Amino acid sequence: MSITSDLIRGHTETIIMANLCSHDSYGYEINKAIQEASDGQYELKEATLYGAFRRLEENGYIVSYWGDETTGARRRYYHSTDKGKEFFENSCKEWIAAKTLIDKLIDTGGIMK
Amino acid sequence: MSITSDLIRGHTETIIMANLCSHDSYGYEINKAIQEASDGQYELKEATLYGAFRRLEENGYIVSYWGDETTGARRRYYHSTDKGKEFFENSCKEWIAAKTLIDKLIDTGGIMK
DNA sequence: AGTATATACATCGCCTGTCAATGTATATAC
DNA sequence: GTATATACATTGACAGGCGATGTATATACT
Repeated sequence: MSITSDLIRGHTETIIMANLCSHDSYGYEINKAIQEASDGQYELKEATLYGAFRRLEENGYIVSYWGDETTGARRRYYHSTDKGKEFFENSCKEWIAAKTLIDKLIDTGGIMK
Repeated sequence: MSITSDLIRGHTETIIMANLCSHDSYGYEINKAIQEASDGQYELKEATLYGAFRRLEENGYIVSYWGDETTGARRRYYHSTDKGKEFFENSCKEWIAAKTLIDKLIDTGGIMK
């Protein structure tokens, strides 16, 4: 973990939804996917991860069900609802807008290029 | 204000420092500059702004002095120290890294292009 | 004279997301 | 029998952002 989590704050839910919009998954797997995709630069803390799941479910963006593993630890799978897909697409648009804006605001002084 | 401030959270200090690295300024002016640069999409709340100034000063990134206005409201000017300039340059690098990472993590599912 | 608006700084208390610490349980490898 | 990996979950503390509120000066309008 080398990326400051303060800078990812606010995108946690979007990152999780990006995973769930492509296929049902569960906490541990999503976190592994994030670690791999970031080449070990970033991972979600468990408290953050499960807290985000709770919020997403409360908002109707995801639904959960227990996997039917006959061996190993049990898994709680999450599935994105249509509302969740909409939320994700909207979050992506917001990210693009925020990214553009931050780039502009940071460049104000013309110091960085 | 149409941009969710949750997405800017964590960049407040960087945005302020971008202004102060190019020239000394004061709270009200910086906020106006942000509003203009963002075409009215974003502005800092005063409590956020002055809270950030306090932290930046506590960390030695900026120093402050009262302006010598003979008319109108008094202004507290802020000046970036060398440590502050370093902090800003480092923050810019972190932003670039975070931006790249978020783009990658959000693209995981290959849903957005 | 009174009111509204713009400029300008500042603080208090609340809310929310993150995290360290801790706990539970199953399975495999040494 | 002990360490490691898989897997889920909660609790309490902390930090940043924000609504509300307060102070003060100057200008414009009525």
